Amino acid sequence: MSFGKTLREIRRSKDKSQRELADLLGLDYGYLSRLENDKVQFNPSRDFIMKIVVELSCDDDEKAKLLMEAGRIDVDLEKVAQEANTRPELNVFFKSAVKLPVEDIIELTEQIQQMIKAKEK
Amino acid sequence: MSFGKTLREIRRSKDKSQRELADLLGLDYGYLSRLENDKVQFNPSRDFIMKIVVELSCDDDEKAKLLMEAGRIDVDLEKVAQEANTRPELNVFFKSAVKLPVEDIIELTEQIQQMIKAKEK
DNA sequence: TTGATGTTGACGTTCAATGTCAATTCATAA
DNA sequence: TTATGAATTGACATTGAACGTCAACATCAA
Repeated sequence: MSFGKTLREIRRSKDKSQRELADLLGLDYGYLSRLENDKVQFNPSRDFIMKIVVELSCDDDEKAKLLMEAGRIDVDLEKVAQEANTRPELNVFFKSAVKLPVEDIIELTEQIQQMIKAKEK
Repeated sequence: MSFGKTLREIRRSKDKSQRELADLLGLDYGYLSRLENDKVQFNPSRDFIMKIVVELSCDDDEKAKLLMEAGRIDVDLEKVAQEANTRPELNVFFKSAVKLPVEDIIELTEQIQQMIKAKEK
């Protein structure tokens, strides 16, 4: 896949023409066409993608795909990463965690939720 | 603190003048002065900071401080964040984990190390 | 009082990202 | 077969963040 193909797929699934989407975004449809055909040298920014996400009412999965294909990071995740920047232990923690498979992560998440709950008292 | 003050502190601790550092970086010292006095509208990029880190032989702590003050993210952490972009379970996991205090994170990290070790067999 | 260091005004440049317009082509339904 | 809506493409232009320069001036310690 690519950003362009992903965008096109999503746009079509919402039954919108390039012109319609361009109108919603307030820009020329020529640019959209280029994006969809990956004729633009650099992938759009996070902000640009978020505008699309809003205008097309994308769900979390579609949003994630677009961000991923463009190599951009969600604002929330960027904040998390920035926090890890200042907390060495978090830094190490994250780097280890990425290596684990889905099941393990889910298990650990539950564990964390409980830890948090326990503290609330 | 601010990026400028942090940079100045680190530079001075390495006994370098602005001119010396500017030479190492291959740029004009005027720019460095501006940076140190936070007279530059936008904080330097990660790449720029990494050049400083190299030229001043900064340790991990100094590097983290500079990146943090500039609101930039370490390359490794960015990769981790990007991976989380594509793995919803990781996304949730990270967002939960940030809430935990140091001790808990350290404990969990040990747990993860063991999980990884166990799989190596 | 000179030499090293730092500050500042006033610019200039680069590059990623965003955007435009008009000519053309493509798809398809009347 | 042709009109119409949709998409593609060449050939630009614009914006904004980041990076950078030069020279004049200021500060200060030896």
